[in-house]
Amino acid sequence: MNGKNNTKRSRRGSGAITLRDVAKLAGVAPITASRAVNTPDQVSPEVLKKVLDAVHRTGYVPNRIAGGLASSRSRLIAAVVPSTVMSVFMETIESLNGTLFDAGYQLMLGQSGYSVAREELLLEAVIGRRPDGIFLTGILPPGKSRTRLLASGIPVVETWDLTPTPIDMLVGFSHSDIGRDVANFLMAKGRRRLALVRADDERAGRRATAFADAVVLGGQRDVFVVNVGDSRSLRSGREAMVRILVEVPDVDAIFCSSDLLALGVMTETKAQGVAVPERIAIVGFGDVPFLADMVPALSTVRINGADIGKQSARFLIERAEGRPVNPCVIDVGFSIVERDTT
Amino acid sequence: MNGKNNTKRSRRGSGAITLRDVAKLAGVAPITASRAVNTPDQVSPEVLKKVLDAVHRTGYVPNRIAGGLASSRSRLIAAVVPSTVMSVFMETIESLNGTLFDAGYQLMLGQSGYSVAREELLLEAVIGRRPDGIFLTGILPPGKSRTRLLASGIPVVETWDLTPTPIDMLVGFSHSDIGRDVANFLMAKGRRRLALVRADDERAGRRATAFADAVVLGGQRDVFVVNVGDSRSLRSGREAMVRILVEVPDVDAIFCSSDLLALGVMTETKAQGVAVPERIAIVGFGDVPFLADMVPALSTVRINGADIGKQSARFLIERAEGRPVNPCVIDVGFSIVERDTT
DNA sequence: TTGAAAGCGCTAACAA
DNA sequence: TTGTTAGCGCTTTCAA
Repeated sequence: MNGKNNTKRSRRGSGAITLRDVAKLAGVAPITASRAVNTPDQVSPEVLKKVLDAVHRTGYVPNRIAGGLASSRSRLIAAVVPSTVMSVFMETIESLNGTLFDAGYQLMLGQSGYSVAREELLLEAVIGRRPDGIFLTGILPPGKSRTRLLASGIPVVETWDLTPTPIDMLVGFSHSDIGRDVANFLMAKGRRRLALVRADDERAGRRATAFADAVVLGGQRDVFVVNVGDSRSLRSGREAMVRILVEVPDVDAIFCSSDLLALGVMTETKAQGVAVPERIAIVGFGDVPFLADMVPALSTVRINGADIGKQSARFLIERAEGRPVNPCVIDVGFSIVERDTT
Repeated sequence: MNGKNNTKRSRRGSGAITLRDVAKLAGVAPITASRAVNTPDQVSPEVLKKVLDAVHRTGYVPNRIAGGLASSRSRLIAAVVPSTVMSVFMETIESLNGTLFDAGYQLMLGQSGYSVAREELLLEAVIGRRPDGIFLTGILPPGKSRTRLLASGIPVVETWDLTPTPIDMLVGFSHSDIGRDVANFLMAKGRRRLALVRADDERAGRRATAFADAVVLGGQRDVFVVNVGDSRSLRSGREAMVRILVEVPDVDAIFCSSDLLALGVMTETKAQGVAVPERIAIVGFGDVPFLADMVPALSTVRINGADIGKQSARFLIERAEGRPVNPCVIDVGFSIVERDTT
């Protein structure tokens, strides 16, 4: 008589419409309602109509959390990026997310902030969500996180790099090939005194090493290197250029570890009246969309980031649906885009 | 004798270590293990030690999906942005994500792609995941999505704009105030023939209208407007500037709806040898980080995007923890940053 | 084609 | 402080 229920205990739940409500309204069993919603062709036309009707009348939205728990398939993919602001990786994330969404998956985004400690915490949190797959920017070095990830059994795709020992799947390109090719490209253009401006991350380091090696191999003097640390800003590029101009006045080519740094280098050359490309050639990395339309247009290394996202999504989806992926390594390559600055 | 189990039915589950396994190993009840993991001070030191030990030995990672289902709290926040590549919103997303993560929440990211149809699909998918809160860039106009969102009862924060009729919470600023203030700012500098370059979105439209109104009110001639449509690229800015220079040769100030467009406008002035700011003043919108260090440095409208993210996170977390939020509207304002181009 | 029963892995409610 | 019981909302398994 109190308007409540007659059971002893009560849990509140979320209070939202559930499949049971829909089923009751349609006069069928919950499981039948479930089939009508998820696999309509397993159900008779009349029942289908009744259920869909009830769905509309109630405004029912399936609870994917519950569904995920029951089926051990969360339809959630986690992606880890170092940063999201002005980052080369966002083109990849955008196409990854788009492809996943069209296949019925959602993306969880985590920022590792270029810090190992944070990345560890993040991966722990990510694994706790039991995603159907994990997208990593870069290669995860041996360590606690790698072990945990391996133990979790969750499909993983590492990206934007190559390694003979991936955790699982891999979509990337060779950073040392880039360093070497850019050095040779510059030397073929007659450049003899090369410098390099780089951020303090491991991949940029590998490009730098290969660049330096190729230059020595090409019979030129040692590469002058400026490491700008964690600051990837245009300002760092300017500051680096100030140093270079002072310490290596005869420099005639500069390879930067990002387009933004290259833009900074260019800005400083302009400010100091140094002719580009006549006196100094500049090459960036990443091919930020708007560079092509600037004056002078920056020569750079182009990575097809959208393709990395799409291929990764494809890999992850295949695995989530239980299909094998073979081969599970893709080298998407890169290209040197020659524009005004070389 | 067959090494399997002796029950009739069997579900496989995910095969991972569960709280039951940990509890069994520690010799306590599952709920006690749960308390040891989640609320350690509700448990005696000895039990705590035993359980934590078992956790380490097994490598147990709690299944937050199951936990979320049981407690009706997913600890998931969904964010919807139009785009992620070169977008002004990413600073907001980054700080939102960071703040949420530190409080134990994860971020789900969805791209609406400036399309209503896609946004509707996206919101449906988002609601199905039962997030504890939803972050929206912009105001959701009346329609199916708004109704559904309202009906879902999920806390929502709309951002980057102001409205008298928010769905729920609101963290933003006034776009018409910006348009008006920039116009007055330019006129106060003696500019008399104003033009405007804008992308085809509703917020830019409101800035444009207020800008034009203020110019007329200031006794100047009508504003010449170039709408670049959906193309927010630097190239569009250049093309717009070509048109302006032809059609309004006496133009002396231009307000752009994004920094990237402004950069395009600047590029074209440079290409054509037009003096900035002597002959033409340029104002952008968004304050992309690297603009300050370019030459000439672009004057622009600065929005504290990181603050929007932080405040939104705070709102969402408060609501998720069941606390009331009052007031639930914040105007974060904006500022006109004067640099070399005005 | 439809349904009953049993759980996915966890936590809220209640009791001791 | 610890445990028992009963679910959260859905899907799998098995049977009809």
